Amino acid sequence: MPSKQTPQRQPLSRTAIVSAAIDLADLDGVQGLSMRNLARRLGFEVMALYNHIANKNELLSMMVDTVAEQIDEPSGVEPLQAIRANAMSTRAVLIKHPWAAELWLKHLPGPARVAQMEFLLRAFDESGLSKDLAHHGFHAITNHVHGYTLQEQSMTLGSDPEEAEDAMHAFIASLSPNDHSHTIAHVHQHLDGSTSSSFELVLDLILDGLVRLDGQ
Amino acid sequence: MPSKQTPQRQPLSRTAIVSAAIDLADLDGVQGLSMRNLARRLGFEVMALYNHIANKNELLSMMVDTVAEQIDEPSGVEPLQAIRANAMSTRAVLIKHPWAAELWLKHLPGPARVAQMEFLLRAFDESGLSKDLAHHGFHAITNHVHGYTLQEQSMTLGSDPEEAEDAMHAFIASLSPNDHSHTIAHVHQHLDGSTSSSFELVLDLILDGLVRLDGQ
DNA sequence: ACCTGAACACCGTTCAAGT
DNA sequence: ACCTGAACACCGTTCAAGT
Repeated sequence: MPSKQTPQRQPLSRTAIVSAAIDLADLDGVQGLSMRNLARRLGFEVMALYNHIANKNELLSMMVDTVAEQIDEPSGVEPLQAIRANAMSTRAVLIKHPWAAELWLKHLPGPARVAQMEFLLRAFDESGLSKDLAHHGFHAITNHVHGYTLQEQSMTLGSDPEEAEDAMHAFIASLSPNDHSHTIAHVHQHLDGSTSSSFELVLDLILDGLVRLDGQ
Repeated sequence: MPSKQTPQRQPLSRTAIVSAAIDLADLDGVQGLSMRNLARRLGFEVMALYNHIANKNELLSMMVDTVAEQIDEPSGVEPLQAIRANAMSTRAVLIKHPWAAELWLKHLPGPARVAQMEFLLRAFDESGLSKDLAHHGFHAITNHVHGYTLQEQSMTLGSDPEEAEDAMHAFIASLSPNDHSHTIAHVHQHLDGSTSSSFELVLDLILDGLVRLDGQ
């Protein structure tokens, strides 16, 4: 009888490889993803992968772009509402795949990301903002979405929320109360959960600021 | 006569190691920095390093914190001006050491970064903004500084400005003009240099937005 | 106390060989 | 056309040995 060592052995293909890589990164983080690792999970030897993809870099690019396909492009709403909803959806996708925000930065956009860029830039174009403000607004919004999510994730890097809370307690315990009272108070605000969602507040602050600047 | 193979052989120390590592990262990027690499440059064998630092992770943390020591903490100005100047100085340091922004995210703050946090949080505290807005403002500003710089650097990853420009031309050449007219126009705005410095504009937009929200 | 050298357990990838 | 196996040139780090 054939051995049942390999959990699955679908025929190899670009999409099968990318999809398995995404699963693996969701489980172990992107640093737990090696070519040998991935091949084993698929039931093949390492070098079999190279018949379908050029190298690991290409694989990582495809992973981000595949994940970007999930981003909503809401239609039938005001441009500023479309921008806001698209930003929220991008953020949701980046949270769902915590490895994606970092790779998004390091890799050139593929088709799905280009489509998302085009959607967002069109919404800005139709928003009535001046050309210059639309340009800056695009960067302000994308920077906020990606920067905020990245910063947030870096604090809980590869750990459950419970571990993250312990890390915060350990961090403030290491500070001298005299010299660092504001920092300690700030971290306590996080632990108390007293601060509402900063992300949406700043998102709206930027959107409102753009509209106001344009009115001047 | 003793061979002069090793360019320098100062006695090894934590500071000497960190300083050499920073030089090496400035030259080749952080991915061109290996322990073997670094040891060779210092004129020692790899394992000599481990008498002074625990592991590579600790080294990277020390590198970021050393660089953070260069950030200005202006005194004798209005809190909002201090915040603005500190943000500009942080950005300047991150541009001077292009590898630092990424490591800043991935490593816990050391003494210098804690001092910078404390400075910024104190300025927000003294700014007259409400406690809640001060908290959100701190995140909005730091996210903008780091997110914007990171995004900017990712486009020119390890290449001179000239290569970066070629890459942008290649990128728009790969797009179908019909489906991606807004994206193409956006990239052209970058190439024309017609867009003024987005960084300061959005920085002020956020600061002004915070003040206005507080006034309501 | 500090440095060295061999070794271990990993990487991504090339290349020749199989079917 | 696709898969395999051995090999290469790297990693970070452990551990025993030297001074």
